[in-house]
Amino acid sequence: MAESSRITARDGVRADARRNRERVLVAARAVFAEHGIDAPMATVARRAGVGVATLYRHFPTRDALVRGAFAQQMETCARALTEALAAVDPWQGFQQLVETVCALQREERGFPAAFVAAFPETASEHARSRQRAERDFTTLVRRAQASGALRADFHPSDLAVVLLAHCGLATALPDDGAASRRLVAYLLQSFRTDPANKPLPPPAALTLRSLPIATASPQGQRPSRA
Amino acid sequence: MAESSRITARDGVRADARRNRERVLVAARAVFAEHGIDAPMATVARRAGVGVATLYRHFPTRDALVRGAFAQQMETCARALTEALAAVDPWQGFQQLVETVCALQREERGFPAAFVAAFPETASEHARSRQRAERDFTTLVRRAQASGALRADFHPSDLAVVLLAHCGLATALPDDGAASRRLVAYLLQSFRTDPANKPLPPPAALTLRSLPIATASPQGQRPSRA
DNA sequence: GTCCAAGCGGACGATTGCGTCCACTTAAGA
DNA sequence: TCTTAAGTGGACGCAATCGTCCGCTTGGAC
Repeated sequence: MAESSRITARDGVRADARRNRERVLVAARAVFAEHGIDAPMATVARRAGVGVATLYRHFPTRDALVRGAFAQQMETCARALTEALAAVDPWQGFQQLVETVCALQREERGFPAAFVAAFPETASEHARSRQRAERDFTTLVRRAQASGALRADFHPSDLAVVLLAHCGLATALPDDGAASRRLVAYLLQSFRTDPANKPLPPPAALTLRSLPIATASPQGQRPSRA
Repeated sequence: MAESSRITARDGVRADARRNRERVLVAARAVFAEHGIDAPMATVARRAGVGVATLYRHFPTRDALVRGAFAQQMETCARALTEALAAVDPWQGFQQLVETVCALQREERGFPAAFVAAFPETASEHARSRQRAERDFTTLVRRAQASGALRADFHPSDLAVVLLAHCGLATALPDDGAASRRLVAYLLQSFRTDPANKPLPPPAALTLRSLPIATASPQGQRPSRA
């Protein structure tokens, strides 16, 4: 299977192409942070110092670009989940997880929207990793409940509720993060077991997998078009 | 000061104009609900069965239209606050208020965005009513805290946190409202006084007045433009 | 050094939304 | 009925963004 002769360098990609790809990603993060993930593609290209065509060659759709730009953050999320599962105290793990993801959402502007708008369900690779994430999270929840720290009526879908709500907040208020921290603290507090807790309304009938996909328009999260 | 002779009917507005205005408002609510408050003006006009010019005459800017479309909901919010202040049990009032506003946000799609994007600070009339709302709410909070039901470290600005977060959720998930109810229940729970409560991070340094305005772009809530 | 496919950039046509202008219609007072 | 200003509708000019096409440039194998 060795690469046939004449063709290119190391990984079969020309050096300048690889360089440009990286430049585009950096620019995309910056621009998305500044103007939201709906910012014109041309702006990203200009910022990266490349032509539009180059941008489109590397990332044929806005979605691909968004995904590429925030792949690292996504991985951090995945890692946080793994670590949470590995934590000795499952409640600690749970808390860590929520805080980490929310911190990411608040630090990397544009990421919240990207996170929610996320991947079309067709992207099988991502669908798979999402499924796994969901399963892992459910495990974490069950353990934390077994330990007595997480309220028994917490439902895994509540994570989606938290993330969407926090995303809305972070998007609306790209400030120093005080509001975000405040919200997270309130929520974590109400997730703890407490004899005084009154029963909750029924959980939302959604899986982590189902919602961002179905809801979000292909690019960005706001519906439009007549 | 009687209206001078020849001119028009009752309130100085021709009957057909008044009729059209109403039709536009109805259409706007429908379209905004369906496509978000960024929906093309022309779509609203078509839905209302009027020409664009007519729409623009009645509502020169998209903002004016949004404001007009949701004026009723805004008033309901204001009334809820008044009622909350009048309630015997201030905690009950507080709870009612949060639940009413959130219910509005979830029922009238498009309203959350309108609520947050709200008015440019120049609209003095609205600025004034907003100021009053803020003052009243602060009073309510103080009373509820004095009664011992609302945690002492609840800060009036936390209302903004709640509303923005809930707005994000409601916008992302225009479903049956299960998620919304769930979020509200969690939050209200964590607002109650509880000896086990751990200290919160400091409140966000924002007033009810400052945030939606400063943050929101003139139309819609998402920044853009390069 | 030579060669050429991979890579590049920008011009371009298409599409969509905005807001105005202007000629036609109509409500309603006399 | 007649008059006229208020009201109306849609065509139009303008601007922004999209994504493609095509001729030029260049990395890197030989």
